[in-house]
Amino acid sequence: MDEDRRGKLQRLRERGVEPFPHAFPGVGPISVVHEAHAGLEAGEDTEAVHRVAGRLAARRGHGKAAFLDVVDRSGRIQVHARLDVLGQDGFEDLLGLDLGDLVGVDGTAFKSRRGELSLKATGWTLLAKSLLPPPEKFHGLEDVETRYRRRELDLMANEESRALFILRSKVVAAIRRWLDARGFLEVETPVLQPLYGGALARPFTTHHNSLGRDLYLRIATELYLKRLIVGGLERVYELGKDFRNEGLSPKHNPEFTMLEFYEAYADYTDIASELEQLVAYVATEVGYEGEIDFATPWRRVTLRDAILKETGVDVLAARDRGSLLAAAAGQGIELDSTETWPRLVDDLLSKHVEPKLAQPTFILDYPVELSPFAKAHRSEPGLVERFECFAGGMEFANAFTELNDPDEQRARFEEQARLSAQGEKESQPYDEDYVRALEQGMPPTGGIGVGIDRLVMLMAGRSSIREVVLFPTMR
RNA sequence: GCCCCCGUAGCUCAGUGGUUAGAGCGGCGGUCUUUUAAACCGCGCGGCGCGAGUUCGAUUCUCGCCGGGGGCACCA
Repeated sequence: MDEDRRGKLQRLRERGVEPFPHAFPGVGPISVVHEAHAGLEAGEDTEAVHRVAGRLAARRGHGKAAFLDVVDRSGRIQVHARLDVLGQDGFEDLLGLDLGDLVGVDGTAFKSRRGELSLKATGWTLLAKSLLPPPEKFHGLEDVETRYRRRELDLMANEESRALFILRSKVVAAIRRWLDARGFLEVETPVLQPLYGGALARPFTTHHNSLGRDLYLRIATELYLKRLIVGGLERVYELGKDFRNEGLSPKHNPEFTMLEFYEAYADYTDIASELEQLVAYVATEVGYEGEIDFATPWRRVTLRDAILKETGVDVLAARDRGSLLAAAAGQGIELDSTETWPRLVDDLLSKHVEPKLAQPTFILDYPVELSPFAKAHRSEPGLVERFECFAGGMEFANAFTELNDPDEQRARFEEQARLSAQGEKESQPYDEDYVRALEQGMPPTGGIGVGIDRLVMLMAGRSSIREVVLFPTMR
């Protein structure tokens, strides 16, 4: 079969036809052709000339005429080819194309008897020969492995996939518009870091040859961004990849896209209202019509109340491992008795609360042990001013009033070092550069991290992160 | 890392311990100047993921490996 296509390629060249021309100027999107003739009656002709280009997706021959479907990013259009218009050579060569070939077509718009908007081809050009057969035209490409590993085939075969990644692009563009309009500066901080930090996760390690030194791929942008707040940039954001050395799951890809933004003189309540406005704006901009109600304001509930409601356990009335294990057992909940108190609280949250949070919900006020960079709560001892935001049974954002007291930050790092000594793998390494920056004086600041892949999952109604990442990490 | 499931034509799939493994789409040839999963006629384009074993005989049974999916663990 490849030989058929290569044979055609060779014959084209022998006849002086360039199978891979350099350009095709003047192409318009297929969607524009549809929009321009939306009101046309079946059987009606026009003089309107259009030039489109795309992949040949289907062909229906009728002897001295034929219908060809051409697909571009914006849609699909039918081309009507006629022997009497194109001439013997032009007509036969057009029918000799293979499905998957890239073609440019000039033609006039008309609506067929069956009411399909079409272009009556007056001329055409081969724009690139395809040497491999495309996926099947009716069922499309369904094999999951091929769809992920060879995304180009998925994109050409499955319109939903194309639409999804166009949606993703719109989500990201809308986020930038929203932040830019509010005076946030987009910045770029190091991906390769001598010390990782800003999240509780294990990093990937790499090596710089001429420096002779190991470096880490960042697990978060947090600490560098706050140094920019110290520097007086006041409102900054970074939208980019973080890398965490952890397993794959429907909600986790080892490299993922994170938005973090920081705002001087704001606290976590300001950030919460900004997040709900941002996401509501994005939902509107991309035309979201799913089951999640992004209309503001979103539900707000404290971590204590959320866990209490779902499990009957009051984590603030059981502030050590023993009493929390006992309280959970009293409610018939089995917990891992080897875990630390903050881990147990996290367990209760992620197993018993998170799955139930279908509609957007802020969970507020976390134990300090879980949050080494969040500022102590102004009225609740032992807690910090932090929220995580959930929707679709999944966390997609994490924010706090930033800790800006350098001495307390130093103490938090020391506590993390203590946990690390106890075998906690995801603790924070001590970052002296960061503490020193805080000593320079950081204004009161609110900050947040938003998982963009997860936000796209919500907007697209997908349950797997691999569906919304173009080239997901494969086993 | 663990558990379960899957791996047949370019694509979507069916199938059997036994003579030359099937269908649709795609491809090739033919009829057909408004069809649309076009239709109709003709042609199968594959040693059934890889390796070993059981068996007279394996695509089909067993084991291992590779690849994938789902779940768990990990993780936010």
